[in-house]
Amino acid sequence: MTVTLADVAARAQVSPATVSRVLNGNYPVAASTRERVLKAVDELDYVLNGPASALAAATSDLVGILVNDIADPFFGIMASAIQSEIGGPGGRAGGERLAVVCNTGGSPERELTYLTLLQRQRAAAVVLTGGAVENEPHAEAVAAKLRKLTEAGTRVVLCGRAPTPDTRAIALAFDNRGGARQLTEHLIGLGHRRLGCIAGPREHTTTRHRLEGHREALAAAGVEDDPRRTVHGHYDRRSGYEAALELLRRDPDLTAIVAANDSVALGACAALRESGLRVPGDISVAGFDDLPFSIDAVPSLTTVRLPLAEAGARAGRIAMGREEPPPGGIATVRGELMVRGSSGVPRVQ
Amino acid sequence: MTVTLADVAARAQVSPATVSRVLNGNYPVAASTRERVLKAVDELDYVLNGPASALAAATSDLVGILVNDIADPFFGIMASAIQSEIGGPGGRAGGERLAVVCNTGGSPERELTYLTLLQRQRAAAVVLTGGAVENEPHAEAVAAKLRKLTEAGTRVVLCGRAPTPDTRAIALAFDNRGGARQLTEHLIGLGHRRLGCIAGPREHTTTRHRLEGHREALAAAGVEDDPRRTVHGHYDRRSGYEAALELLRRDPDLTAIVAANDSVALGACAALRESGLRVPGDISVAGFDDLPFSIDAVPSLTTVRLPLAEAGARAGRIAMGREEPPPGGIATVRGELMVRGSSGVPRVQ
DNA sequence: CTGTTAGCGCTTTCAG
DNA sequence: CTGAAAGCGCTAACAG
Repeated sequence: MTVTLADVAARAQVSPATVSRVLNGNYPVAASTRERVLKAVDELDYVLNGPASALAAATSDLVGILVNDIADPFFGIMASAIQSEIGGPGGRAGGERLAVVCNTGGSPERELTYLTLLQRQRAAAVVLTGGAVENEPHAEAVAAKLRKLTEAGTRVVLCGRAPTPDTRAIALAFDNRGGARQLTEHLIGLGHRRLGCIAGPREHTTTRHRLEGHREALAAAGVEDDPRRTVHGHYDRRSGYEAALELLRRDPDLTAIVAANDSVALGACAALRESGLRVPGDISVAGFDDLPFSIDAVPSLTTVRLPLAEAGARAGRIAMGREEPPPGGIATVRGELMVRGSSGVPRVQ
Repeated sequence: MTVTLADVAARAQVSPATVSRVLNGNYPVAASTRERVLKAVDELDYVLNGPASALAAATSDLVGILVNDIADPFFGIMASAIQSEIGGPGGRAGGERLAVVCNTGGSPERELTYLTLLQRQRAAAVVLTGGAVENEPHAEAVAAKLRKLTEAGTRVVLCGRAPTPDTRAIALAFDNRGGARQLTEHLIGLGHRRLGCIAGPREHTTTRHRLEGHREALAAAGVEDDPRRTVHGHYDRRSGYEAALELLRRDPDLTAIVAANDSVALGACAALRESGLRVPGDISVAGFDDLPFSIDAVPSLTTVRLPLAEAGARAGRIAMGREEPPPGGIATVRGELMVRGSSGVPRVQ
């Protein structure tokens, strides 16, 4: 019923091996033969059987991309960039590789499950994006799995995630600490001394690094770091909205808020506005990431731009072996402070 | 080197067939035997070979999701919802299915390429999201490919895309025409008579339907439809920015602009603001889709909410055969007019 | 440059 | 409920 490579071979009057060679283009074949084969392929409307060739070749054309949440542009932008680099020549069977996007929802269990599934598929490479949960048993389990994957020949790249020790994984880590520090320094430079902080979820590398940067800046400027001015939440708008209200309840005299990311910052802005406060007149707000919508916010958001697309593209190239990994297997990707309308000098108390 | 099912069988002292049955859980196996097998699997740290089982079973655990641009939340939200429904019980080998996300960039050629690649992988199902390019040769080529896929046992579902004739594909189509009509009616009801329209790319089903809805509303109200008040662009912020400027150049007395989608609307708002116009004081603006950031825009965006997540989830369930397809294989998903701050009565001329 | 020959690792009748 | 055996469709040496 379904046409196989043998059918093509019969029609082109060559051996199956020759057809395979033509299709994979990784072996010299006479032009005339190639043409005959291609013609037969076309006439028979033949489509290679992926699983069969993956089995025989012991490797597939699949590349796994692990993300927390593909609906979040932070991950969507990276996934898109990775995808754009995994196609092209160099691979098997025409060089087209498929991206398997796995939504972990930030759960280490699901992360592990997906890694196993990708291992099962004999994925050519796996890219893990975004921060990781800092939880010993799970972190070790993930590291062990990554080790297994690399041993099996799957290239593993971390994009925007802190390096995993004892793993051959290449890491492109965002400088979350440095970015957060710059951001808070900017606010302190403006004159702010009562800064609220809406941090991300606990036990998360990104959260911890951004928080550390924030605190470094406070400490360096001799500004008191009242723990009551920090609230933890998720990386979404709603968390920002609620956390801003909570922060205001705890200290109505806050003059600035740094948020876990841009979505959180926008949620916070909404809460502040509804509380009758003007941004930045009454209170400054800053985000992180510089997602596309942040520049269109009113006022436009002061934030730290992370080169998501560039990092994703690079991760994709490294995953495909088309770019040299950074020395030591680890590169730090810096963010850039974007000072915009949502931050200003504090109101006079 | 790599442990196979035969190794597990040897260690558990059963036949390979039994191990396979335990792993796939689709056949009765004595509890004690199952336990022994599972123990061996665990001890050997065995991972099934996906390609091998796909080859033998003639079907894989992959589900293709075609999107224009995964970095755009419009697609990210649908992809995420589809993904969340394709896992769970019912499938082979533990029921975990992987989502292969394919970024077509709106190109029919890439769409076709990806469909072939998915066919090659023997994908269990394919979901095509978003509008399609209306271009005869390509439309027919895609339809032919979809027919091939369904014939080969791949379930094909269209999510947010107009039905393809002569195809067994199930379609969940957004009522773009009706939504656009409602939106324009809302503006006309407010008193607007000089409406600009920033439409999406030409030769695109979504663009055409939204434009038709807009024109129906104009015609029904007896408002002149000056072709110079319509500009085509892409579905992104930048297009909105530039198109708004162009529209203003052509007719500075416009009192409202309906945009192709929310991103375009936000870009338009930015352009208007920079031109010294206030929204909605001087000019009203409306979007389409109601993406998460639209409610946080200032002013918040009047738009048509499309139930992206719900539609995606349903498409995912139908793709997995876990939900009955709609009667006739086609369902229309309606949008809901969300009247917010960006639309108001026109200024007195 | 091309053909022959073995498998790749799993599923699935068909017996028992 | 379990085992034996026959492929699934392709690739990769190895010869020629």
